Amino acid sequence: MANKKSKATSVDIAYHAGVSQATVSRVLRGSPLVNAETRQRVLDAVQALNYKVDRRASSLRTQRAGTLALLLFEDPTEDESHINPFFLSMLGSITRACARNGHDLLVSFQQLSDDWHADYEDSMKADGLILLGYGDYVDYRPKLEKLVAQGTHFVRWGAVLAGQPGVSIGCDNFAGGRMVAEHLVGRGRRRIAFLGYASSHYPEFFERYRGCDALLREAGLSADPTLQVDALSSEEEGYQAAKALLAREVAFDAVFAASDLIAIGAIRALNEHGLRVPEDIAVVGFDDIAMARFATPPLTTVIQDTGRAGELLVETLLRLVRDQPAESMMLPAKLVVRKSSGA
Amino acid sequence: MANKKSKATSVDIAYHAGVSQATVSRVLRGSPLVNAETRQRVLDAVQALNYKVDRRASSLRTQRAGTLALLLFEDPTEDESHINPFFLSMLGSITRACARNGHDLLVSFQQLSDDWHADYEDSMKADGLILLGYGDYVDYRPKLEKLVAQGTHFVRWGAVLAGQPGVSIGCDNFAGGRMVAEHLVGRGRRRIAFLGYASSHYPEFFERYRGCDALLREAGLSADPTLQVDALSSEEEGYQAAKALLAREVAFDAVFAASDLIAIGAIRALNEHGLRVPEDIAVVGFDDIAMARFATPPLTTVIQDTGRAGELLVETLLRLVRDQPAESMMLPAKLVVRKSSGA
DNA sequence: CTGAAAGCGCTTACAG
DNA sequence: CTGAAAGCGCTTACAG
Repeated sequence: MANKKSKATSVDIAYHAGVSQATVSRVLRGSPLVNAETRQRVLDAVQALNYKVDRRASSLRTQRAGTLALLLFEDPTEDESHINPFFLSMLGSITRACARNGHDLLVSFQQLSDDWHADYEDSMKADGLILLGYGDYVDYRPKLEKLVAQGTHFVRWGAVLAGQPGVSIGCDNFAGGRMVAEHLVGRGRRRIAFLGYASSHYPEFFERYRGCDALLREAGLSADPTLQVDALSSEEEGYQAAKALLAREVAFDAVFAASDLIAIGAIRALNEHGLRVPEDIAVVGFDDIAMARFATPPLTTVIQDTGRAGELLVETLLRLVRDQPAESMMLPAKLVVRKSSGA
Repeated sequence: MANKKSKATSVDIAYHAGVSQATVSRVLRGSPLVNAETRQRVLDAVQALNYKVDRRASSLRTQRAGTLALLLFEDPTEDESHINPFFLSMLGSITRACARNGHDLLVSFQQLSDDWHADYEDSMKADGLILLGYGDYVDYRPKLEKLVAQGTHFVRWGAVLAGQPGVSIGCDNFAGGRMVAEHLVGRGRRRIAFLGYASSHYPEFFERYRGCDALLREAGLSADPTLQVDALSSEEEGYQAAKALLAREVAFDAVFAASDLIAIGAIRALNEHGLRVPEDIAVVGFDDIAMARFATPPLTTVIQDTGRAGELLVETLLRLVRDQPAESMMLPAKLVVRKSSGA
């Protein structure tokens, strides 16, 4: 019985199979330079001794770790204990994509203030980095530039814009925002408030805003700047933003929240204010987190295909690691209509 | 500028600092056998060359990976794309606890049917395993026994019962269930339905059921077996279970759902049936997932302290890895009262 | 306090 | 097709 104290090595297998240790290694790496019969003997021994290749040793030799690292970073201001559910859903799909590609995934939560840029790959624990998180892009960008300068392999999830350092995968936020506005306008809404940051500090939110704005202009409805309130992606900030909006006493008949969490907080504030959703105010979110369909009323929102996103992040990073060409990509956005925007 | 092609090694540092490579290693390991001035010279060189110890090499030498693996396993029957939010919250706290203890975390999602028992530690990628997941314990138990037989270091999150293989950390499910019943009885409810498996196949749910049952007996209210309906932890199963309960046409004035997800599904079924929560039926869940407070009405539930749980899982596993004594532990449960159980 | 040397378990030219 | 040998980058007795 295999036991911690006596783990089998390739030498044990070699002895057992009556071949050299080098041959064992060849078999296990799938080298074609091995006679079929010899191969079988080795494989039998591997079976019998429940042998597994020591990944540290092989990685030390090949200089390839077979491991990717996922850095989930959070704004230090946010509540430590609550991770954005959208990212957790991405985490699931990234993990699966790694497994499918025969790689392991190291996970780490980082504060945006940490020196995360220079750790995992430098200590040879990972071949490349996947960066996931909202945060102030203006603060964040120099770190990306440092990664590029260091030659670190990485992909990030986020807005896909011209002139960004490195390779990015993201949702078509502009199209998503546009769809939301189109939907609301189609339902007769005319004064659409936007809850979420709308500046280059938060490019994903900004693109959603710009998409919405573009459609409103096309429809001849000028966007009113008093209808935009800053908010990060949390229920609490959504609640506060909606309160702030109500305090301005400007008329509006719809809310486009930059994320589902913001939308859920906004609905709470609206209800407290005696406004009904969707009768008085239509509300639309973004992300389609698990909670969205269980909100009251169920939330109309924009789906970001996290399954495909995880796959694309992993595959793109692996191309980078292998020095193959890779480029930024945008995934299509898709509107899901639920009650919160219904007439 | 440090560049992928010319990563500094301890030999480079040695040359730079004018010492032997062995001394560099001593400094970096914090050995006391180094002269203060020599140490400083080495540290300066480390700084200058942005050197990081290669974890693979050091791990190969010391036979300690500095890495833990988290295996999140799911019932193959469950929807692949949705991970239980409760586990995601645990994931966050486990990651942080690992970081605090200077370890990395490898994450993997496993189907309960996979041969997960013999992988991570065998290929020396991790020093130990954290097992997280619901699943049929009767199927699951032989795998745990195999892990024990192999001498694998592991801790699992789950029910803490006598005679289990290995070390377990879990919430005091019995006390939690008891609290729920006490709360409901205190609010005048007499016929409490339980939605969730109540058998040794799902020991966590079973303990919750037994705690509830115990209090009902103490209160002189015999538990009615027609008020229990099987369900796994998902919104859909909760919905179906509540429908099945309603179809039985037995009277009940409260629902104790074995998890928040089940509770949320049950509320949907109750509402469809024209029953108001909490006026007609009080509903209580378990877990306090992020969604619970945003449900309509906000859900009374039992908090499991995931922060402390993650810490305890990691610390206990690390004790095991170091061959220090470690034992199973139960975390206290805590009731949070929200509207769903209010009169 | 410091250095020379062995060795962790692999992979892969090199030679046959 | 196979083996002997070097070497990946560390850590740690051993000797001084």
